[in-house]
Amino acid sequence: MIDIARHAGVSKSTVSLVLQGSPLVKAETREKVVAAIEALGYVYNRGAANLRGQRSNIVGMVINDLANPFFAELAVGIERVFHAAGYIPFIANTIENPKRQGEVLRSMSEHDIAGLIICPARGTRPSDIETMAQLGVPVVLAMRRLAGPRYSSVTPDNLRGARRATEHLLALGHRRIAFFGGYSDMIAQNDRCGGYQAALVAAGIAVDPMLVIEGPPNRECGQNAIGHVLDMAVPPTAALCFNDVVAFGVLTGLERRGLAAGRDFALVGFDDVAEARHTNPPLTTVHVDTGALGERAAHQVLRMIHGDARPEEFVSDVDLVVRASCGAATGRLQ
Amino acid sequence: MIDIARHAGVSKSTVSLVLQGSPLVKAETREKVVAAIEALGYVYNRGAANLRGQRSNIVGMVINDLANPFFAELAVGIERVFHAAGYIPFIANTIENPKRQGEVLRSMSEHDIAGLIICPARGTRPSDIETMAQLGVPVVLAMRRLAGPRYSSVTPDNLRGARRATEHLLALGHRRIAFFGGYSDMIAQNDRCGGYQAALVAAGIAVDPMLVIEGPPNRECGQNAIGHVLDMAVPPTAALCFNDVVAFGVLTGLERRGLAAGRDFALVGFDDVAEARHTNPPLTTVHVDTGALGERAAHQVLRMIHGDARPEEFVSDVDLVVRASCGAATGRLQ
DNA sequence: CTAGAGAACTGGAACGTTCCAAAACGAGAT
DNA sequence: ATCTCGTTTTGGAACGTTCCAGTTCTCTAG
Repeated sequence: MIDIARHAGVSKSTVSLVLQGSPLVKAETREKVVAAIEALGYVYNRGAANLRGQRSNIVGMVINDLANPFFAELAVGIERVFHAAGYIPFIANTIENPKRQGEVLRSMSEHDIAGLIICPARGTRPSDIETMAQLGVPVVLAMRRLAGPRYSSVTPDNLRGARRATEHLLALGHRRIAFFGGYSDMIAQNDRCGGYQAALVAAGIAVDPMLVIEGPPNRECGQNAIGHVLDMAVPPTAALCFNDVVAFGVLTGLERRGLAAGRDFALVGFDDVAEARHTNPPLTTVHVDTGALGERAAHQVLRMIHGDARPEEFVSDVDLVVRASCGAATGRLQ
Repeated sequence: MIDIARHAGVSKSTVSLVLQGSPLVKAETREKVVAAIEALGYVYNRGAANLRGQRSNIVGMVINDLANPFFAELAVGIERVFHAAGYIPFIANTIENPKRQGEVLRSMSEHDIAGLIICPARGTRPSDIETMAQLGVPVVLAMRRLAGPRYSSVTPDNLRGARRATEHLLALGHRRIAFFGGYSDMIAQNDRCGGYQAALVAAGIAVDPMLVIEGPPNRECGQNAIGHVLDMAVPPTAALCFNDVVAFGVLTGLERRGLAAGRDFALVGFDDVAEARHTNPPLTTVHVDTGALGERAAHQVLRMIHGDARPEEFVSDVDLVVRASCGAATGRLQ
């Protein structure tokens, strides 16, 4: 910067002013400086600026499973608005590992991030997040709320979505309906499973705990769950899955046994990732406007960065989209 | 840091030594310092350290389409090895927009990244990348090579994969085979389309340029392409797609017309994303070990960061995985 | 008891910015 | 000419580290 000051015949302070687009500098001077910048191939050091200015344009994005298309879509939405606002995100994929999550959180705070969006890994203690908040970093929780102090959050309406999906299965005549995936110590699972149970109870059906199969929200879990359940004395005829990826696993498990969803078993997912419409058969699922949810989360941290500290718990509307995996299209079940 | 020095009764230099894990400090002193750090809730400022130390633990990861599960899987692989090596990645999703890409590249260089992995957006000029390299940032190109100076790169064996896939289609008896997706100004498309053409030529079939439908590598393109091609006087009976996502679009397009892949049209994808096995029908595609490719890319930049500047062009092996969309399983086509 | 050699520490400059207080400039009014 | 006031410009301290060149310990050997 001193070099370019010399080259333009001004002081480094003036260069700084130009760089910040200050209106205090005369147009003519500005041009000289810009020319010098151009000529010398100067590149701004934002790290140094952060250090002195005590502010940063880095934000953190910590995702628990980036290989799940749902979270990838969420990340895309988040990145879109951050980029537009001049912020640049760190990314970390915690793969549901609180230890790994702790490491990245520490690393991000060492870099003095201006804000943080986090889908907490399973087993995250509120204190892990609290540490960040205490440092003055605006935090918004995505997809998974946390017990304890009020944080900003964005979530789909898990309870309502699961309830509608279950009602649909009930309307198709199913009485023994299972719930696959997620763990009861995850709030999202509580909400989705809660919606499922509420619908059962409202229909006068007792909840059978044997039919709630917990597991990680991935393909493998779905595949195991369907196998397990089909070996029961009185197997269920339908299942709601914690998310689409679990449902994809169920599809594989069914196929391995020569069975097909929609014909031999009614299957419903949750999230409506882009691939859900192409599965075999196409997956009935609860539609979530994932990209918009991500954008909303980013806007929340932006708002908080700009000084509005009020937490906001945003719950987005959801819709059941009926395709073939539930058997409704073919009408062949019951 | 001065605070903690005071609290531990040492100088800030000693604190710095402790923080860096230097062996020069006596165990006893170290303990006092660590205790002070603990007590005061101090958090290290890596930005300041970078400034003084002229090195950084931030790397850049610029992806052209993060919503494509293929690139998400790639990103996961990259992030995995960077995290393990103590680096933390910026992420940017360029959505094939060179202007956006230019912006993020500039932003990343302002943050003095230690290395860069980039899947260049379509229309990237070599000079855009050269700017980074000139700044001394180790660059590795992922999935898409670039004309001009030798950069490190990781790519699947596009030519061979496409050739094998096309040969498979030929073996099933198809003579009019289309190629969907990608643009001829993308090297990856050249390679894949080149493999396709090579197979045709080897089989004594003239390449019909009408059957090569260019377009963005996304679902929409596939949907449009199949519609377009089915309206021809003599439509093709099979197609190889630039990637799986394009093939997913074709699946939708086929479905819209009441047709099914594997029965009415032979379809092959490229990449073998996780969802390909669950599509309706399951997609025959060229398997790429995506996560490993990402890891390889990250290892390359790590190697270059550590001073080994030799560029390495890594081409990973691929495999055709035959499922139902090509009609091989049912044998119903021809 | 002291010289010498390590081992363990330390002060201050430097990294590239921003910010503040103050200085220099320019133009109109006296 | 001089004063005043608004517009531009500027020097230097500060941000939180690292690194270098010493300095001060501590111990061993003579």
